[in-house]
Formats: sequence, structure tokens, C-alpha cells
Amino acid sequence: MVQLDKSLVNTGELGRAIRRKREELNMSLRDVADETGVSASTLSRIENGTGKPDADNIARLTSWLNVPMERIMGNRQINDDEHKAVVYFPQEAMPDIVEAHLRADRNLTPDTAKALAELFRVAYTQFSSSSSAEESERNRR
Amino acid sequence: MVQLDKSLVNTGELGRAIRRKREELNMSLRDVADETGVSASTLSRIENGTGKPDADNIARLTSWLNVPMERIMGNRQINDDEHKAVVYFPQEAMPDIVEAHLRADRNLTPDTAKALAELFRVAYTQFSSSSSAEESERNRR
DNA sequence: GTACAATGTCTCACGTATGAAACAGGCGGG
DNA sequence: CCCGCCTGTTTCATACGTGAGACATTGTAC
Repeated sequence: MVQLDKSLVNTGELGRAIRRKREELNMSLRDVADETGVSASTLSRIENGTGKPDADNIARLTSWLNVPMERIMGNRQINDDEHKAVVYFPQEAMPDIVEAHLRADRNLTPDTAKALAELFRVAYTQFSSSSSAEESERNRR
Repeated sequence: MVQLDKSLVNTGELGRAIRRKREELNMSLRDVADETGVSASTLSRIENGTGKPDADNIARLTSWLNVPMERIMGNRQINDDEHKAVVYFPQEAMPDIVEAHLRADRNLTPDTAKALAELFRVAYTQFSSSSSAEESERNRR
């Protein structure tokens, strides 16, 4: 019986990405070490895919790479009911749901999320009120 | 000179979130352990904020919580040019930018992202075309 | 050739996260 | 009362990731 590897950390991907960027920038291991706070020895190990880095170093390195952590750690398949709600019957609470998603999006600054949410709310209420008594296929001039 | 804590793992937040959801679902530590693959003892420690979990367990738990990892690990300030564009002048390319963000949101399934993007596009074009030559405050009930 | 500096890798002692198992406490049923 | 069951917490030995420093190698200047 084969015990398959349960490691959720994609060391290969991370290591390759680091090395790629590092060489691209013509930096030495110690340079990157100074910039990221990860020691050179550990960096070497990571680039060569030996062992798996701890949470702090993953945070530091994905931050340096400017890449989302989900890309490195665990391939999660989201099966959130909240999202299903969006897909299946968004009707009334739509702006609220969108706002929730926007707030949850860590890629957006709070201000941006707020602005988008507000814009969406106004646009959506207009849209739904004008299209509720009309044909649903009313797109594009 | 005070050496401030450099830990990038927000154990408090993670622990509270786990406990909240677990009690909300009336599950025991061992139940969650079975579902997530994290041992009950480790779960207890995490809920109480002792030490910091390793990468694998963070991945498992954020996945179970269905919460983006950035929320737990390291407060990275993204300095992506794409985002700045959103903040500073969204005007014309707005729907495209929103769509890009939606696609980038790992919390959304591709279908959901697509649906939201399309909906936003339709609503936005309507809204902007109707409000461009009029008063901006024109929200009838 | 001989210094010297810089690179990537490796060794090693140390700290610590982990899971299994033991533990203490609560809560009913018999 | 007490027995079994389930709860959360706490040992305990083990495993392993880490950083400082040693190391081997290469390139460059003199």
C-alpha cells in the first residue's frame, strides 16, 4: 500500500520561483537573505527543494515574490455555500454578497473594496429595478 | 532595545476563528481533527494560541475555514501596479479591472467569478451611460 | 602562482511543532 | 454511587526546520 505524500507545501514550485527571480535580478543568495530575512542556508535548501520551509519563511518569500500563498500551499478546492448562493440565486442579497466578497479579497485595499461595493450596489439596484419587468435579454446596444 | 516579535503567523486570529466555527457547528476537537487531518492535541494548542502551527496545518485549517491564508500569515502590502490602477482612475476600464480582480480571487470558483464579472459589466455600462449625462443621484425606488 | 573575495552547499547544535497517549473533568444512565 | 463515554488539555519522545558558521569551488587581481 502506497502512502502518498500528504505535504501541502509545494516546495518545488516555490524553490523554482525563487531561483528564477533571484537569477533574473542577478542577486546572490545572501542578497536575497538580507532582503527577505530568510537565511542563505535556508534559501539554498528551499531553492533545491529539500525539506519544507516553515510558515514564517513561506510568508516572507511569497511576499518577496509577490505571489499569492495559495499558489504555494495546498490546492484547496473551495466548496463554500456562500459562493453557491451567489451562483444559484443571487437575486435580492446580491449587493451584500458582492460586498462581502470584496471585503474578503485581501488583494484589495479596504477603500477600494468599499468603493467597488458601493458602486456595484448603486448600479445593481438600478439594473434590477429596470430589468425586473422587462426582458432578461436586454444587453448591448 | 526591545526586540519586537517577528512572527508572521497570526495565531490568535486563527485560533479564534477555528474555535468560533467549531462551536458554531457543535463539533468536538476530535471531529475537526478527523475532518482536517490535524490532531486534536495540536488543534487545542492552536485554539489557545500556544506556539505557531506549521505550514501544512495552516493550509489545512485555512482551507477548512475557507479563509484566505493572507489573513492568517503575514500582512503583506501588495504593491502591484494593477491594484494602483484601480484605486487611482477606474473610470473607463472599470469592468475589465473588476473582472481581473474577480478572476484573481481564489475564493471564487471560475464560474462564480465569471458570472459576477458579467453581471457587473452589464450593470455598470447601464449605470455609467445613464448617469453620464444626468445627475449622479438618480436612484428611484 | 598566490592572495583574496564571493558564491552555493553542507554540518551541527538548538529550538520547537507534532501526534499518540495519558490525564482530569463533566454528564448522564443504571 | 459508579460506571462508561465524551470532552478539552497536557505530557512525552520524536522529527525536523532553522541560522551561524565551516566548507569547497570559482573567478579576479596582482
